[in-house]
Parts: sequence; structure tokens; C-alpha cells
Amino acid sequence: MRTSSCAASQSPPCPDPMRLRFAPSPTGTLHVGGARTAVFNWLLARKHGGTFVLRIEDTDRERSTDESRDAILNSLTWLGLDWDEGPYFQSQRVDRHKDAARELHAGGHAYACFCTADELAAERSEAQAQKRNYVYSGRCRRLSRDESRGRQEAGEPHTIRFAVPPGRTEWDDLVHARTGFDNEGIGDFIVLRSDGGPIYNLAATIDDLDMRITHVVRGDDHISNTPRQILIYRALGAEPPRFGHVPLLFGSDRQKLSKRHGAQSVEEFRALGYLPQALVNFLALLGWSPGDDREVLGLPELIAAFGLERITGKSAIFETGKLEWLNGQHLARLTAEELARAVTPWLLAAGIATEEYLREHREWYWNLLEVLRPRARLLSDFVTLGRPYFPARISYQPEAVSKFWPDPSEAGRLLRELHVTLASMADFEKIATEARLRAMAEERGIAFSDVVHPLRVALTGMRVSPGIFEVLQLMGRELVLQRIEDAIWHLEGGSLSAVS
RNA sequence: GGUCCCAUCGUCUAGUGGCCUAGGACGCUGGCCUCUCACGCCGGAAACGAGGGUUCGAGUCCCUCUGGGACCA
Repeated sequence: MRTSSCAASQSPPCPDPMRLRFAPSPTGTLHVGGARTAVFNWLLARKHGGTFVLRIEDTDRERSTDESRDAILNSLTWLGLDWDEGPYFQSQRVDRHKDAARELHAGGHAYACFCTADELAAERSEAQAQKRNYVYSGRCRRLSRDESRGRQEAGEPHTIRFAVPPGRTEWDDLVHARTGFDNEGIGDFIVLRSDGGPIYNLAATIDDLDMRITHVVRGDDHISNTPRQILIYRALGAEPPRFGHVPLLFGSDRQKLSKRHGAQSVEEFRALGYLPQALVNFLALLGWSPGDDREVLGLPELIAAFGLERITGKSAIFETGKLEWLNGQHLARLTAEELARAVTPWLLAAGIATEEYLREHREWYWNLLEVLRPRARLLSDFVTLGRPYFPARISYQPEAVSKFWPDPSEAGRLLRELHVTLASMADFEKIATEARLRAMAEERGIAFSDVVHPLRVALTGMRVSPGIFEVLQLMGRELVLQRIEDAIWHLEGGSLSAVS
């Protein structure tokens, strides 16, 4: 017998190791709702030293694809949700599911049903007419043994139905309180189709049973499957696992998450420049909280703090605002090396730098990243923010030009002067450049910021950037002087995309 | 329609009968820092769906309603 007392609580150590599973259908990419379920299961397994089993429920041959399966596996791997067993494939276990159905049949817990689709439809519409909830009447259950056997042997098409006993089926839900259904309302459900194919509830239950799953943590949408699955367990003489149903995620309009709600698959978030640990952190916080005021939690912290007892039974709306902030927070926590490793592929993909260049200028590159880091929320931000620091020519943002170079000839004059001033300096160390430019502003009798902003546009093409002296230092003398020359040329009408 | 689940700021949440004139975070917003932006720091607006109970006392317990959702039909 299985001890159920060690369910959601942390200590004392469970005598029975916890076995959890994530069982996606390979019918699309891993979306954030499924990912959150996976996160919960994984966290629980890691927290309790349990086993995380991955099972692919690919019995729907029509909709299951290898591409989806690979996409899901890749997403899980990217998120860092490693599994200890599997992936198992439900489609490879069909024989076992059929055997289980036979076992149920032999044990008197299931029977052959010869009702045709038409007969069933009639029952259904009758129920509808009486405003009753439709459940199968159980007509074939009352067939005599001999008649049933005879018709089966004669090859008459039939399904196998589970014989639901009278009473009520209840369980202590790990997330909700005690939950239950009257068996009467369940009705004898099909476990084997007339073509011999196992139905979901049977397959999933047998798999959970065989894989010795101790805790089934899944979406709320499975709540009405639970009594059926418990019934199957009992009919087979097995102790059911503990069940926990986490509420579903909604889109911003309180509707089920769909394409309309923007990014919804894990892969999309990766492509947008999110860090996996930020997404896991965010997903964990959707419906769960550590109980203190912490919000930014790395994987180890999540594992330490996680527990089913702190999951809310309330469904959360998936809004990404906080995710962006969290990503910035996780960005801030990376070591310099981790940051470089995360950003480099983005720069390479954008064609901004080559691997050799970055390797040869490693110290410079890491400094650049440090300067950019507090200004970035997504990895993709490093591309836009970082572009000006590399030799290629830049373009000038119209807003920057109109705001800080309102008068082209005046701007040109200033830039010429800056060119002379800066060219006279050998070293662009920021203390020195700052002193020089402040002095220059004073000599000219203009505000310091009136020197800084036009220069910023010349160097970066943008209205905002890191502190101008950091920019100067990072770009270095040669590139700075080149940029100023380019800007002067541009201001004098050298470019078609000139000043408006 | 039946069954089941849920209900605190715009959003994520804390809250398990008195510590709540309801706390934190994102976002929004005022300010500080400052060459801009971001980071950081300080401040502000912003919520217990409604009605009944229970209790000396209810965001917290019970009931009804309302609203939302899931599954089945």
C-alpha cells in the first residue's frame, strides 16, 4: 500500500519516492500553459528527489507529428526541464492498453456494448428532450453472458465499456480541497473503440499505473476525467495516485489562450530574446508564490521554495509585462561569461560581428556588454543597442536628427570643432574626455548637454545611449573620428536620407 | 442544459477570525541621481463582486445570488 501522507508536504522524507510525469500530445508546439504544468511537475520532482517522467501521448495518429514531438522536446530542454525517464510513447503501448481492457472485461468491470451510433443518438436526444444530462443507459450491461459472448463471437461490432459501480468517487485534490462526482452522473464510459483502439482515459490511466506515477499534476481541464481514472485503478485492484489540478491559463481577455494573444509558445519567447530561467520563473509565479516577497528566483531557489500547498486554485491571466521585467532581472544576475554566451549568437545572427572579432576583442566586448546590460530587457535588445559600437556604418534615426541636429549647419560646425578637439587627444579614457568636453562647452558658452546630444547622434545615430564618455571610450579614437566625419558628410547633404 | 472548479489593486499575488486604516511585485505616475536613456533609490494613485448569516469581531467561516471558467451535451 502506498502512503499518501507525504503528498505535498516537504518533510519528512517520503518513504516512497515521488514519481511525476508530464504527458503532452505532440500536436503542436509547447505552449506556455503546458510549459507551466511541466514546470510544476519538474519542480516537485527536483524538490523531493523524485523522478520526472516524460510521456508523449501520441495516440491521435491524425494530429500527432514528429515535428511537434521534436519541438516539445527542444522547448523542454531549452527551459532546462530535464527528464529522468522517457520519453515513452503511448502509441507503442497500445497492446498493453488492450490487455488492460481485457483484464477489466474478465474481471467483470467492463462489458461489450453493441449499441449502434443511431441507438446512442436516440438515447441522447431523449435525454435532451427531458432536459436530463446524457449518460449511457447501460443497456448492454444487462445483456446475458451468453448473449454477449455469442454476439461477440459472431463478429458483431462492439465497444468495451467500463461498468461504473454505484456510489460516489472522491479524492483529496492536491490543489483544491476534497473533490468528487456522483458515479451516476458519469455513466458507463467506453474504454475500447469498436475498432479495438483504446480510449484516452484508459491509455493514460494504464500508463500512469505502469509507470508507477505517484502524483498526477495536470490542468484543471482533466478534472472530470479523474473519477473515471480512479475507478479504473480500483477495478484493477490498484491504489490511485494523488491528483492535483492546476487551473488553466487565460489570455488577456479572460479567454482560453490562443493565437490571438500574441506569443504563446515557448519557442516564440526564445526567439524574442527571453532567457529560459526568466520564463520558468514567470511561469512558476503564475498560480504559485514562494510565500515571502521574493519575485526573482533562479532555478535552485525555485526548487527550494516550491510546494503544491502554495498553488492557488484560481486561474491566472497570461500577461507578459512582468515577464519582461523579470528577464531584465535575470539578465542582471548573469555572470559576464554567461551573458556573453547568451548574447553572442544574437550578434552573429544579426551579422553585426563575427565570432573571431568578438574573440579577439574579448575584454572590450565584455565591457560593452556590461555597459549595455542595465539597458537591455531582452537578448534582442543587445542587437539594437550594440550595433553602433561595431565598425559598420550607422543610420541616423529621424527623431534623433530632428531633435538634436535641428540646424544642420550649426550641427556641422559643432561636429567639426569636436573632431578637432577629440583628434588632439591620444587617449579616450573617460575622465579625460569628460574634462575636455566640459571645458569646450564652457569656452563656447553653451550648455554641456548641447555638446553631448549632437555628438551622441553622430556616434550612435540614436537619441539615447549609455553615458557619452563610456561610448567614446568603448568606440575608441579611430571609430569616433570616423563617425564624426561621416556625420558631417551626412549633414552636408552627402546622404540621400539626409536631414529633413 | 448537467456536473465540477474559481472569485483581493489593470495584471501576478500575500493574507488562513483580531497584527488589515489589506502587504509585495509588474505596469502607471511624481521626484531624486544625471549628458540622454536605462539601472538604482524615495513617494503616489489603485483591490477584498453583491446580499444575508455565524461571531464581541470577518478579506479570512457558512448560505444565496452574481460573474468567470472547465468538462460533458
